[in-house]
Amino acid sequence: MEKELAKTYNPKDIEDKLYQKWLDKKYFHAEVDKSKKPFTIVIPPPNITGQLHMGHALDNAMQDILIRFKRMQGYNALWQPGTDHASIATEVKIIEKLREEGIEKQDLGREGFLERAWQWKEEYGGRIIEQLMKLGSSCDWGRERFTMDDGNNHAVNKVFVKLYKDGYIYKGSKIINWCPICHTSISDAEVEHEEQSGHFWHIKYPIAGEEGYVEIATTRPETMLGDTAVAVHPEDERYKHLIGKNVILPIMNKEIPVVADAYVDKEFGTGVVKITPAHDPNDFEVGKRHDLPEVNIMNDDATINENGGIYSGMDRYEARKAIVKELKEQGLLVKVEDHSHNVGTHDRCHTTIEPLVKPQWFVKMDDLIKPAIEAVKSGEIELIPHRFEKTYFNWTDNIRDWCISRQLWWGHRIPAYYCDSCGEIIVSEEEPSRCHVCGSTNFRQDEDTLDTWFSSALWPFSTLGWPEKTEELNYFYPTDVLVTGYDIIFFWVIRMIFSGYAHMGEKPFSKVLFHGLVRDSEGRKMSKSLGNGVDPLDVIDKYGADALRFSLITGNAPGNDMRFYWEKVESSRNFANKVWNASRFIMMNLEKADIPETIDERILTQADRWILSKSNTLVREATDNLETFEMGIAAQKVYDFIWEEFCDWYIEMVKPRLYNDEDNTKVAALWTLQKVLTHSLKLLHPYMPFVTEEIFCTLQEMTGLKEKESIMISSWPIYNPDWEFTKDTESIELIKGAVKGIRNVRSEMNVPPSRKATVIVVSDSERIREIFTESKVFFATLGFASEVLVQKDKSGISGDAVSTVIPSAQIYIPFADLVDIDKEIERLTKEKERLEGELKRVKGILANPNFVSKAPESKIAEENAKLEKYRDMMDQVMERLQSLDK
RNA sequence: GGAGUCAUAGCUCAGCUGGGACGAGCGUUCGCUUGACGUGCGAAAGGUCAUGGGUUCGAAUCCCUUUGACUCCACCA
Repeated sequence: MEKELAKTYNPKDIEDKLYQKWLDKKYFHAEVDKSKKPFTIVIPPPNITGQLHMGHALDNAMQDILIRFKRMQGYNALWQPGTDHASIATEVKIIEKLREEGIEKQDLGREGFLERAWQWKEEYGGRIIEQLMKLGSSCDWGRERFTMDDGNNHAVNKVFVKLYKDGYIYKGSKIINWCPICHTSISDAEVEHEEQSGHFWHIKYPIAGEEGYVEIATTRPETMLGDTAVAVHPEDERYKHLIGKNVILPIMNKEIPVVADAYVDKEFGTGVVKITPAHDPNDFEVGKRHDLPEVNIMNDDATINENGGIYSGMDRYEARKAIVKELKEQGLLVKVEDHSHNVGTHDRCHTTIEPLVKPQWFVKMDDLIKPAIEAVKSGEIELIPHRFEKTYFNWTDNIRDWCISRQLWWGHRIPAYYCDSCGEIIVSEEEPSRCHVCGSTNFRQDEDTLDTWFSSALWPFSTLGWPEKTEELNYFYPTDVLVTGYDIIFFWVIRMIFSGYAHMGEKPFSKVLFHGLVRDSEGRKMSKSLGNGVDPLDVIDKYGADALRFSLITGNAPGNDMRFYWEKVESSRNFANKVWNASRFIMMNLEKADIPETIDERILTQADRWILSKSNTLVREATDNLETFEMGIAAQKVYDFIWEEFCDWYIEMVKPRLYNDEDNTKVAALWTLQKVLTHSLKLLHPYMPFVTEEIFCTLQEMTGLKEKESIMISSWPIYNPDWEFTKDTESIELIKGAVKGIRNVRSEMNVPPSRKATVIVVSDSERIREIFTESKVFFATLGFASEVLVQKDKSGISGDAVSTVIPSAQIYIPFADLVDIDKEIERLTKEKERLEGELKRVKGILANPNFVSKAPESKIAEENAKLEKYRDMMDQVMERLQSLDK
C-alpha cells in the first residue's frame, strides 16, 4: 500500500496540503466555455478590515457547498470573490489607529490619509481572504476584485454620471441623518431605532399681543432655539382661533406664527406642536408646506451654534438642561412627564443621530425600484425562504430617496465638479477641462464620497467586467444564486436588484438564499462588546474545517437563526472520524484483493443489493434536497446513511465474507464496499471537502481505479433505476428487525456477547425461511449466535427459551439456565399490550366508513397490510403466552 | 403602530406540499478490550408536539383565539 491512513483523523495533517493542491491544479478556476452551462455565485464581499466571524463561516460554507455540488454535476461553476472597502467602517478603524499614534485625520490631509488607508488595505485586506481559504472556499481567486479597484471605480463613475444625466441622481438640501461622532450623513437604512426612556416637557408659549398662552409638549426642548412656528390641527376647535396669530418663542423672545397642519394629532400631547424645520424630519415637511424659515442651531458635532444665542457652544444635552432650567425660572415650564420614545442611532457607533438640513446627493428611488418590485412579484427572482418577500415589499413599498453622499475620505469620490468662477456643477467621469458656461478652466471636485453600498450594488456585474462588454459578463451574468444574511436585504439585496435592471437591463441573480445569524450558545448575538464571539479559526484549529462546516449547516431550517455549540462541532468531527475509519477498514481489505471495475451482478447477495439500493435512493434524495437548497436535510441524510446503514449494518454484515477467502461472494462484497463508499464520499464532499478528498485520493491510488485525480472534479453520482432492489430491501429490513429483537432480549437479560447461543427461527412461510437461511451468517456476528436453525414448526423448542416476535416469524433463544419465566411473561405481556394499542388504532381507522371511502387507495392498502402484520404478531405472542402459562 | 419568526424529549433543534413522533445531536441509565473507529459498539429511559377553538375520514403540520419569547420596519411631537 502506497499510502496509509492514520488511526484517527487529524484535519491539520491534510487541510492546508489539500487546499494548496487544489490551488496548484487550478480547480477553482472557471473559464468561459460555451459548451458548458455556467453556474455562478458572487461572494458577498467581506470588509477589508474584517476578521472572519461565524456569520462569514456560515455564509461561505453554504456558497461553497452549492458551488462544489454544481461543479461536480458538470456545470462550469464560478464563485466570484472579492472584498469591500467598507468606507465608514474602515475609515473609523484607521482613525482609531492614527489616534494611537497621536495623529488626527485632519493632520494628514486627504491625500495623506488616503495613503494610509491604502497601506491598511494592503496590510489587512488579504487577511480575510486567507481565512476564507482555511474554510475550504473554492473561489476563483485569480478573479478576486475589490470595490475600489480600477474597474469598479470606472463602473461607479459611469453609473453615477448616467443616473445623474437621466435625472435619477440629484443634489438637494434635505433633512438627513447626521452622526455627530462620525461627522457624516448616513442613509435611513443605517439608522437603528432604540427605545429609550426620556421625558416630555410641557412648555408655555405666550400668545403675542394678548393674554394667555399655548402649551406645547416636546421631548427635545433644546431644539426650540430653532423653532419657526407652532402647529395645530386645522379642525381642532380648541385652537382654531389661534391660527394665523403669533406666539412668542420663549428664551429667543421672537414671534413665530401658528400654522394649521393635518400632520398634528389632536389626541396626542397637548395638540400643539412646536415646529423646528431644521432639526426634525416631520417639521421639515411642515416647514416646506408653510414656507417657514429653517434655522439651523447646531454644529456638526452637535453643539449649539451661534444661532443659539447664549447657549452657543454647549453640547446638545447640556443645552437641554440649561434651557429647561431657564424655562422653569421664567415659570414657563408646566410639567415634566416620563416618556419612552424611539431614538434613532447610528448603527456603527450607536450615537444618537441628529436630523440636520444639509446639501447632499440623493438617488431618486420611486421609478428605479419598480422593476425590482415586479421581479420578485412575478417570481423572476425568488427569495428563499419565501417569507422574506414580505420584508422585501415592506421596504420597497415605502421606499424613500437614497442619500448617497458621505462626508468621508475613504471611498469613491463623487464625480461632480464645481466651476470656480460661475459655480456650475459638472458631473462627469473625468475632470472637465473647461466650463461649458463661463469657459473657466478651474474646478473643484466635490469633497464627498459615496455610500459604500453604492459600489456593492453593482457587484454582480462590475466584478464580471462591466462596463466593458467582457465575455465573462456575457456568459456568467445573470448569476444563479446569491447567498446572504437576511440582515442586509435593504442595504444590499434590493439595491443590487434595482441596479441590475437599471444598468444591465436584467436581473443580477435568479435566487436569493437567506440564512440567519449565528448566535452564542445562550442565543445572544455574538459581539465584541459582550466578548462572546467564537473565532471560526479556533474551531478549525481544534476540530477542522470540515467539522465546522458540517455543524453550521445541519440541524436548522433555512433563514432561521442558530446557536453555536462546541458539542455540535465535536460530534461533526466524530462523524469525519467515522468516515475516515470506515474507509480505513475498507481499504485494509481492498489492498489485498484485486477488484474488477465491473462484476457479474448475479453474485451480489441480498445485503449487497440492499445497500446499493439504499445508496441509490440516497443519491436521488440528497440531490433533490440540494437542488432545492435544503442543504441541512441533505447532509443529515448522508450522515444517517453512512453511519447507520453503511457502517453499523452493512460493514458488519459483510465482515464474515471478507474474512473467508473461500467465499465466492467476497469479491462482490469488496466491489460493493468500494462502490458505495465512493458514492458516499462524493455526496459528502460539498460539506466535508477535505476528509473526502484525502480518502478519495488514497482509495484511487490503492485500487488503481483512476476516475479523477481529485474528488472535487469527479462526477456527482446519478440515480440508477436498475438499482431499486425492493425485495432485497424488504428481506434485509426483516433481518435487521430480527437481530434487533435478539439484541434487545440479550441486553434485557444481561447476557454478554461472550455467551453464544443457538437461535431458532420459526416461520410457516417458505419465503421467510429462505430469507433467513440465506442470511444465517448475520446472526453469528450481529446476534452472537452459535448456530442458527430455521424451521417450519416449533419442534424441539422447550418452554425455557426466550423469544421475540417479528412479522411472520418467531425467534427463540434457549437460555435454559437463565430463563426467568415470570420475566419472560412480563416481557411478552408488554409486547402484547403494545400490539393491542396498534391493533386498536388500525382497526379503528379501517372501521371508519369515511376513511375507507375518502382516503386514497394506497393509504388504505397500507393500513390493511399493517393490520395483517399486527394480527400475525399478536397471534404468535398469544400462542407463546399460552405455552408458558402451563 | 405595522410585519415577521419561534413555542416538539433534560438541553439545542429537525420534521417539505396534512396520513401512525422507528425524530437528530448532546446529556442520562445499563452492558460491551466484537480482528476500522471508546472521536467507538449494543440496549434503554424520556414528548397529552404552548393554549382554546375550527376545517378534514385524518392536524405537530392548514385557519382563527389566547399566552409567552424574539426580530425587523415605522416621522406621533
